[in-house]
Order: sequence, then structure tokens, then C-alpha cells
Amino acid sequence: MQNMRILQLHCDYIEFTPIKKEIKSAEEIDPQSKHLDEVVVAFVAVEDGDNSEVGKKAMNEIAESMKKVGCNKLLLYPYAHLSSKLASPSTALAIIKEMESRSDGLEVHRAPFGWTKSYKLQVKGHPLAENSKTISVGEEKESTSEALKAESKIQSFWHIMTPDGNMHDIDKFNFAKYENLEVLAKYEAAKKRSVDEPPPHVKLMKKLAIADYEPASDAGNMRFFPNGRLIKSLIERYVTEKVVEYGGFEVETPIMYDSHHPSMESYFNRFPARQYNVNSEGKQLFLRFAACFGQFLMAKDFHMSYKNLPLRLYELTRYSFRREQSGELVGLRRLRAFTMPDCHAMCKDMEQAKEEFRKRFDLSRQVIKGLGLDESDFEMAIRFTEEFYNENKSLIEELVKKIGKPVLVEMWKERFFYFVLKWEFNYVDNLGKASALSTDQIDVENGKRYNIEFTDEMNKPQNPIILHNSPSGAVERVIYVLLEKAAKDQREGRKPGLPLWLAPTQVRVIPVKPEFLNYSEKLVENISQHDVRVDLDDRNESVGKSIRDAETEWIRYIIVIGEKEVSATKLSIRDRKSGNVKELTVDELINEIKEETKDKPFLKMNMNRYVSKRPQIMV
RNA sequence: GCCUCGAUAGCUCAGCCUGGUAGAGCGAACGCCUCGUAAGCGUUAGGCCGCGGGAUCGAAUCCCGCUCGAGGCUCCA
Repeated sequence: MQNMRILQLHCDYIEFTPIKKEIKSAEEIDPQSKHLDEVVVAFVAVEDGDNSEVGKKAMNEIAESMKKVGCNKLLLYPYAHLSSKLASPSTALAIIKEMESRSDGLEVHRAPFGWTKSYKLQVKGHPLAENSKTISVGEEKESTSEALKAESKIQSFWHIMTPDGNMHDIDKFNFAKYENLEVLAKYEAAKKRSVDEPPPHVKLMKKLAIADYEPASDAGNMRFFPNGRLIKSLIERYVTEKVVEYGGFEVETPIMYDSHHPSMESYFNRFPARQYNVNSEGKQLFLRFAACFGQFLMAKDFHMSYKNLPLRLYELTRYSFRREQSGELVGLRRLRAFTMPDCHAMCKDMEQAKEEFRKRFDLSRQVIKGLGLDESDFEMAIRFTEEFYNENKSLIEELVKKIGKPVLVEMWKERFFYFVLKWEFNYVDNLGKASALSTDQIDVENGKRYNIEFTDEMNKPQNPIILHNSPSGAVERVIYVLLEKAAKDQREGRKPGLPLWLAPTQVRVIPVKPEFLNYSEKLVENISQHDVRVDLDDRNESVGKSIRDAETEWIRYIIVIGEKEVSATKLSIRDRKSGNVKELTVDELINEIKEETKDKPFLKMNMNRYVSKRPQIMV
């Protein structure tokens, strides 16, 4: 983004004298001193990329503020030092001259361009006397949706609900056995936090060559190395398989939408997210911040009967974009571009919606469990309107009972969002930060807004109730949770690791000497035939060194091949989980791995099988 | 967006306070060693000390500005 920079000073007087030409292309002038009284001095730096549009805007803003201070005399003073990415002198001079000519009823003077000048000025003491501006065109001031502005006005009531269905005051609830829930409750309700160190997963994501920041992109847009891409792919496949099993139909929709499309405009103002804007051929497009629009627009064009419902549409959005505030982005926890599995179910009425809602609750619990988290790893929050609660107490109590521990409740006096009920599973990390994983909502508004219709039993058109579910939450956030969990293990003296089905390398073979390479290669080939990710440390390093490297990569099984193994059927296998070396045949090892990774997707190794052929990504 | 802190070799960092030849470990290349469950040894290459200004005989070091990053705040439908 280019920005003209202006420092504006309201002065009693200024006096300047051109001394010598600073650049070859300096203006030819008579180096006379000049004195002006009661003047606004605007030091101007024209940046690379600025154009006359910017100049025009700058003059408007200067004139505006001069009106406020009641001054009519302006001195444009070319001042390169305000910027480090200056426009070329000829462009800058042209733009400044243009500004000079656009007098707008002001008395405009200009200091010579390209000269070293000495100057003396006296700035007035009032508050508006000094100000600086950065002028740019193209991007208007931050455009935020109405929803974002209105959000702070919602009135919420916070409680804890125990599995017996009773509501408790947060202040009076005994959190002794529910430390993480307390963190969540304080986090959400009291907004109290105390953290001053980086979350441990940031180091781990780099060390394990999973992901890293990409400075050439925008903040919050990560790059994923082969290991990270593999882990993401596996999680994506797993979640997609589970949703398809449940009855979801996978679709794909565009990642950008026209902000002025009629059905978009109103939704836009109901969804409090900051978005990326893209201007193209006069259209104002924005990047999707959820899969909702795509699926709703699609469903609108379906011809549906009540017999077709519930209809479940599913999309794995790579990516959804939310332009979160820069200070809010952290490692893989909160990103501006993220992969979100998003499943909507159109339901014919509230009865069907509630039934479907239960199914998806179970689906989400199953998915979270499959990803390697158990119920003690997350805290549930459930949110609803007072009216919905009064009419559907049993549904809400049923969900809480299933979780089997107290949950955080937020109740709204009136419906503000498009949904009447929402729950989410929150992970509380090492630093006491809570972030949402799975979630589901009952939406009573968008069926109508998007004009999605089905024909009911009476042959009347109706708008469906729509459920919004992400069974896992953002894929990147799942990785964040797995790494934070591993960091916790490490901190508490256990060996950190990833679930075996997600490990980039599951088995590493280390020959004691190069003479065993041949045998090792055959072994690797054999194991790999059975869909196990196995690699070979063919570097000519000491065994100790190779083992150490494998350990720091969190590789679960290490097989050392030497004299003994070449002539025996059993292998010496170091199992990271127990830390012991055990003797197994190849088949026994493969069976053990198959057993632990059953029902999980498999992908082939995403790096060269030979360790010596790999670039070093992170130390 | 606001506040605080930071930016030195591919990576992690020291040096900065008190200005005077740019440092270490890891990694890489090359050689030696041929090794049994967490680091074998040596040599070499590798730097606009983020960018722009300033004061100074002299700046990685002091001052100002900028950019980018991290954390906190706000925010998280």
C-alpha cells in the first residue's frame, strides 16, 4: 500500500532559504529566502505508487483541517524524510505541482523541490497545530459490518449448568474440581487473563517443520511444510469421512463474493467478522469468512420437498478468511486464513432440527475423540436465548448430561444473532487461553433471508431451519491443540508426541554401518508396502546421533539394523511411547501399527524416503 | 486499532549498558572415523548487524523515524 505522508504544522511564521541542489533533477529556481506569516506548513513526502488521485485527496484533507484552525495560507514543503519508499523525483514533483494548482480557495505557496533548504519556523501552541496524515486511495477506511458495531450491545447472563440440569451462579459455583471450566468462565464472562509468554505450540510447529509464518503474505496466513501439509490432509480426510458417514454431501463453492449482491448485503450485516476486500473490474468482492453463503446460495436453487429434508451440505473450506485484528493472531490458534469443515443441515421444522442437532452433537464428540482429544481436554459452552431455553429445557439438559460435567451457559435476553441455540467445545491451553473447536447452531433466520424454500405437506412453500456445524473446528486449530497437548505432556515429564496416524514418519530404520544399507532398504520397502510411513536414515552418522535426531522428530518406532538383525527374524525396535527396546518381527510391528491406526485415513510419506536427500527445514 | 518488547550467519542466540577489525553453537560443504539405542573428530564457506536519517574522527552499539514480527489490550460470530 502506498501512502502520501504529510506532516502539517500551524505556524506563526516560517522562513526558508534554498541552499544547494540535493538531486540532479532539482527545480531551476532563484535561491531566494521566503518568509510567510500565519501559515499552515505541510511537509509532504510522495511515495512510490501515489498518483494525482492521492494528491487530490490530500489537498481535500488539508483544506478540511485548515478550515478548523481558521487559516487560509498554505505552504507545500517537499520533505523526503517522511518516507523510506519515495516516488521518483519527477513523479513527486508533478504531483506536488498538481496539488499546488488545486488551490480550492486557499492561498497556496510551495517550497522548491530537490533543494537542501535551511528553515526556521514557529509552531503555534494549540492542540490542532500539529498533525500528521497518511493519504491513500483504493482502500477506504475500515468497513465494518453493522453486526460488528452492534455486538457490544448484547446483554448476556452467565451461569454454570451441572449435568443434573441445575443452573448455578458463576460467582457461587465451586470450581475446585473444574479448573479449566473456571478458566473458560472467567475468560468469557469476566474477561480476565494473565499471560505474558508465547504459547509453546509456536516453537513446536517450527521445530517439527509443520508450519511457519510467511512474511511475504499477510499476517495470519501460514505456510505449511510437507509435514504440516500431510497432517492437515489426514485431518481433513478424517473429518470429511465422518461427515459423509453421517449423511453429508460434499460440495465446493467460490471463495469470493460480490458485497453488493442482494442476498449478500443483508447477511453481511448479520455476521460480525472483518473481511478481506478485493476489487476487480469495478466489483467489490470479499473473501468468504465461512461456507454459509456458498451453501445457502446453492440450496436456494435446489427444488426441495419436505421429503428431502433434512438435507446436509458439507464443505471443507480451504480457506475461510477473517481479517482478525493484527494483535490477535497467534501461531496456529488464530489465523486470518484457515481451513474449516462446515456442515449445514436444512430442516423442515424445529422438531426435526432438534433431532438433527442431537445427531450432530454425537458426531462432533466422536470426531473430537478420533482426533486424539478426550472429554477432559475440552470444556463446553452452551448459549441460547431465554425464550428458547424456556421452551426447550429438556434438549439443553440432555446435551449437558451427555457431557457429564458442568458447562458454561450464556443466556441472551433477546435474540441478537441469527441463531437461538449454540454450543461449542473449547480447548483451554497451557497459558489458560480458551479457543473453540466443534460448534453447532440452530439458525432461524437465514432460510428466509436466502429465500431457501421447500414444499411442505400442505403444498405450501416454507423456509427451512438451518443448522451450522463444524464437527472439529478449524483444521489448523486442531493442530494447535495437539501441539499444546504435547507441550503439556513435555512439561509434566511425559514424552510429547502426535497420534500415530498423524505422524509424518511412523517408523525410521537406522543402519549401524553403511554395509547394512542394502538390507535396510529392502526392509523399508517391505514395511512401506503395508501402508506404513517409514523412512531410512542413510546418512553416515553415528548410531547415537541418528537416534537422537529421530527422537527429536518424535518418531514413534526406531529400528536399528546391524549384524544381529541381518541374520535373525526379530528386529530391535525402540518404542518411543515406552522408551524401551523390544524385539518384534516385521509382521508383528506392522500389526501393532495397523491396530493403533485402524479407522483412520492413511497417506503415503510426503518426503523423500532417504533422510540424506531431504533439505533441512527447521533445526 | 492501542500499549510494550524485539529485529545480528540458513537456524538459535551472544556482543549493545561503557562506540574503535563481526562472535558461538547447531546446520551446510569437504575430509577423517565405521560406530549397537539421545550429540565421534577436524577443516572450510557463510554477514548491507531490518530500512532510512542524525549527532560523532569513528556506530551492530547512542538519538529520531519507518517497516516487519512477537506478546498484552480490545476482539473471537
